[in-house]
Amino acid sequence: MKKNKKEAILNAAIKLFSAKGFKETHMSEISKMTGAAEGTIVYHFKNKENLFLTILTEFQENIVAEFARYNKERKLKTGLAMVEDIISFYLQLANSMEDRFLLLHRHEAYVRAHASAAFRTHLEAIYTCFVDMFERAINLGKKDGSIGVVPARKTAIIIFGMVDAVLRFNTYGLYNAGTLFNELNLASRRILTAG
Amino acid sequence: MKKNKKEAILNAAIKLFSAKGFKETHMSEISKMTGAAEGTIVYHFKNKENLFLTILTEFQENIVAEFARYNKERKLKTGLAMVEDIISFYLQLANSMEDRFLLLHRHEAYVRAHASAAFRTHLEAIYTCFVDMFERAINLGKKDGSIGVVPARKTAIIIFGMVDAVLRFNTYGLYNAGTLFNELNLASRRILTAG
DNA sequence: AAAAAAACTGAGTGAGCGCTCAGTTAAAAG
DNA sequence: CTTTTAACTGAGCGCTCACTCAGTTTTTTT
Repeated sequence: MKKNKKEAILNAAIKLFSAKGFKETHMSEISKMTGAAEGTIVYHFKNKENLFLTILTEFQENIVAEFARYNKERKLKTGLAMVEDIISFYLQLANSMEDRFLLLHRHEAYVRAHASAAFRTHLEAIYTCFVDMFERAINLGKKDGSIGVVPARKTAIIIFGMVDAVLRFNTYGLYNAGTLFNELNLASRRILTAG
Repeated sequence: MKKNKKEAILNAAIKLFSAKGFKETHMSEISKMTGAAEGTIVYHFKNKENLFLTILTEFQENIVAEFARYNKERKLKTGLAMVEDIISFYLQLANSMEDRFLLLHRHEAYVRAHASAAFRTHLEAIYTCFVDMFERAINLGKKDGSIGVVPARKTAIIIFGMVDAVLRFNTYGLYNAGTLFNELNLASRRILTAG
């Protein structure tokens, strides 16, 4: 039994990077947490930067997979009902992948994105994925009459931002997301049905 | 002419911390940027951590002052008009204090807040300040009839989150805030007037 | 003008950290 | 069983970086 340290290193790194950030997470900590030697980390991932990129890549793939799975399963009546369902889906996803969403909310990832095209691509793919979901639901709702006259893309961005903001308040410990869930749905319904 | 390096150090540190983050900003950079020796930085601020805290303290005071100034000047007709005006005010403030808002959007500040009570107090004060503004306007609107039946505090948080999200998209280079300004106003109006 | 206080300097220090590398151990192939 | 390949190890190297400190320069006080 000497293999499989690679997986353990990845899991530990996700936890540490999301909790403490890139610079503040040290190879020695990942080593201590997994029982793998520092040399082993380098052996598998070449260097720290590449380890971080590997995690982001994996996260993006996970998100896209979850997104595809969701689209297959759920078939709701109205576009408006879909929007509300996507909000629940997003909050549940954030709950089940808590540390990765923490990573997503870390500003430093975006600073890195400015330097590295690979980072930028992954981050954009993740956000686009969610905004697309909302946009599609809004367009459907406009057809079936459950949603009024709104610019689909822009409204999708607004609603996604609103939901994501509540999530961030929650992770920052400023406001509790649970108590805002109803207001979130109410607000999106009003944005979509007025006019 | 040998004094006044303290102010220069503060200004440079704000720029660097907000652009690159705490760990990634080095004393040597602040030194090079200001022409002050590294020893001078330590002389004035004791250490790097304390320099960061000083900046956050000053930012909080600025925000509270701006808030007070705004409340004195503006006297609008309806609560609903006030909410829209506060959105503009917030976006303008973020524009004129760009680097400090960047700092506010940095996750690491919240990580630090978990360890240090001083950090936490400042961050909460800043957010509370904005949410309070919205809440007050909503309560006024409910009285004058321009705003419908909504829970004031929770709706204030939702709207503030929505506006802040657009701002963050903008600083991350994901979406342009300017093109979303109209949708932001439209969305808030709908949230507040339906029902 | 002298003395005291405050502001400032920068070479030096020591701790920390990412990564190397020569070597060991385990698994797979022949 | 032997050889080859892959996984793993950890002492050590080189470098970075926050902070020190003994001394200098400027400002303020008397």
